[in-house]
Amino acid sequence: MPRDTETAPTIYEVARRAGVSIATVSRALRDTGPVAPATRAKVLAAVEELRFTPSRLGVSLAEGRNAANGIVFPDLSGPYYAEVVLGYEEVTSELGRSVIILSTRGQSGVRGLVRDLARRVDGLVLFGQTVDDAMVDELTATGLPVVLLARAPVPGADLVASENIAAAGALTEHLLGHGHRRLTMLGASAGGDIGERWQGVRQTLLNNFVAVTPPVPCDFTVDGGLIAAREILRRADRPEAIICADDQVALGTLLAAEELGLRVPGDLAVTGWDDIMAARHARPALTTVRQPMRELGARAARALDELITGVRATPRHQTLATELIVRTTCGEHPLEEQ
Amino acid sequence: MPRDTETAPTIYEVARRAGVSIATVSRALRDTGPVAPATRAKVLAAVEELRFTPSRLGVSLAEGRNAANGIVFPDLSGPYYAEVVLGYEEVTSELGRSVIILSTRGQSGVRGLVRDLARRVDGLVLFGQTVDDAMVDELTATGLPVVLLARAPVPGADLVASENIAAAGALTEHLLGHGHRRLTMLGASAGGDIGERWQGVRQTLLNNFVAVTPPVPCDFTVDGGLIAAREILRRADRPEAIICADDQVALGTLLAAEELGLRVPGDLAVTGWDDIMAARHARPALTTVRQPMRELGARAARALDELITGVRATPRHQTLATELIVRTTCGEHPLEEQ
DNA sequence: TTGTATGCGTTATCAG
DNA sequence: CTGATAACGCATACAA
Repeated sequence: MPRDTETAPTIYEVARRAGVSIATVSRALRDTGPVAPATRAKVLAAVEELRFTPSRLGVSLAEGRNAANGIVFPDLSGPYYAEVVLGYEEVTSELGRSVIILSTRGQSGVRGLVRDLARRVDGLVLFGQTVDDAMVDELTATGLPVVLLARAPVPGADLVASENIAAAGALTEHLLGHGHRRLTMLGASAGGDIGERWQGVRQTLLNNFVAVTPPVPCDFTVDGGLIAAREILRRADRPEAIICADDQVALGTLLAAEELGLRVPGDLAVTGWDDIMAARHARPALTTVRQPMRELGARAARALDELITGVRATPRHQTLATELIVRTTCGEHPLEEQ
Repeated sequence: MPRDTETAPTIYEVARRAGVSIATVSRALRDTGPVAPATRAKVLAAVEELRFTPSRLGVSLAEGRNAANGIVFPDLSGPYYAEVVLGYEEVTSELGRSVIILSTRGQSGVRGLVRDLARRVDGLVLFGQTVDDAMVDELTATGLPVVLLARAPVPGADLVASENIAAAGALTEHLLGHGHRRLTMLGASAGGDIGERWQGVRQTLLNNFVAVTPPVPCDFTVDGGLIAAREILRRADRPEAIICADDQVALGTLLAAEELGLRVPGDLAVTGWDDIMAARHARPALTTVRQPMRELGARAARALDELITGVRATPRHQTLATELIVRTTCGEHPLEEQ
């Protein structure tokens, strides 16, 4: 006896079993037209017995849409990206669409991977520096709705980002207020978020007639921060404050200071960016700038949906507010001890 | 003049433009049969001019597969889940398949969502307590390859999990070695990972003739740990050591101890589980058990691929080793100061 | 209220 | 080496 071929039942089998046509089955299942109560009952019974579920492929092919959105990000590691993806998934899922993720951790064949992804979704979120402008153009030229997330803008695509320049300015002012004068930024990047943060820092230093030294590059990881900070802090003219490009770099810097016997904030002030979980639990707790990470993902999801459904046709830029979280790595706060 | 209908070119248009049949186009593109060099050149030229990319829907329909795998997890928040998903995405992507994620944060319609997901993938990873056994049975009964991740086993499905019982025993022994006798576990759950951890703790206490008190339940978050620990630590007979179900709970416990002026590890020992980033950076640094989170995801991905490709047909269980990470919240280590 | 027939975009088989 | 053509599974005008 031949084994059950394990093939999922099709709408045809349901129709035959219920003694109706496939059109009626479809109507009964989707409430998309009149169906006599008795007929509907027969159909539902057949569906039940056969454990029928419509083939996604068939549905998509007929509907002309994938009912899925994509998101491509540089690397899921690190709490920052994960949180954003979470916010994105939550909203997209609510809107009745699946989410397909693609992580391009410095791979080579990114273009191909993104092209593939583009063909299985109705819209795409491009997060950070994952694909270059030319590729973005190629995608938008297709007519595919695209929203950029925390990335340099490209004409024809939506953009969701969080505010960097003003926040970096506020952060710098705060450090200056503590009396620090030799400030160094750790972590450098020409464009994007990091570039904007530097811009804010730099302008504020200039405005206050404080010496500006170029930001020092490093990997945006704990180890990257540790290694670079070790180097910087060993110098005779080590800075009084290190403004780190993100929290992970700041955590590494804290480790380096500890290694070298430097007290924070006594001997050295340190600040981060993002407010990841570890920032709160580090001791001293990290002064940082909180980004609304989930909200970033959620906004991107909603913006994309607007583009897909056609509620809106013209690209829009959104900037989300950030918040300075003053903890203890930036200096003593005698009055308002928290 | 009517707007360009923005419709992606099909294989038919390529064929017409190249002056050949669609079969030839397909063969030329996929190297799936003989094509004269001259013909191939014509086809490729047409493809280039039209910027043709095969429709994923069409390909999948014809191939009879989705070239996508799914993963459903309880909540992307928290570093633990995110890391696992990362490992999963990395391997799955390497294997040439897309990954579709679904987060079931205590939603109601999970069954429907999972059913939907099941129809767009070739295989599914079920992570943690996201779907009940009945649903797992339903899925496997379909013939869909399923691998369970960090979850109670179900006949007919693969299982990838990390070792809990022995590690919990080792952790407990370590605490006993520090002289602690009044131990309490914070965070309770009947089955799954947490249940196994309690099992290991309990057995070790019994073996050492140390009093056993039931684990106290709490939310598996920082706040959950904070609130529950506050309660426990205010009691007259507060424990000497709190074994937390995971790192987030432990971080909350650390916060509670700080609030109450308790020194760790002087007045209280605390341990976590997972070794998330914040565990290393907390001060005192958290003694914990490291789970190979990325590896968990990677293994699940590979196991699923075996099932899908048919390399292996019978279910298999894999248990990954964990590692006790001794830092400073468990007690003084006079000799080997790290 | 129901059924028929067509289209959706490929792949692959089988003749030429 | 190339071309017709049959699936694949569904939704939906249109007819009845």
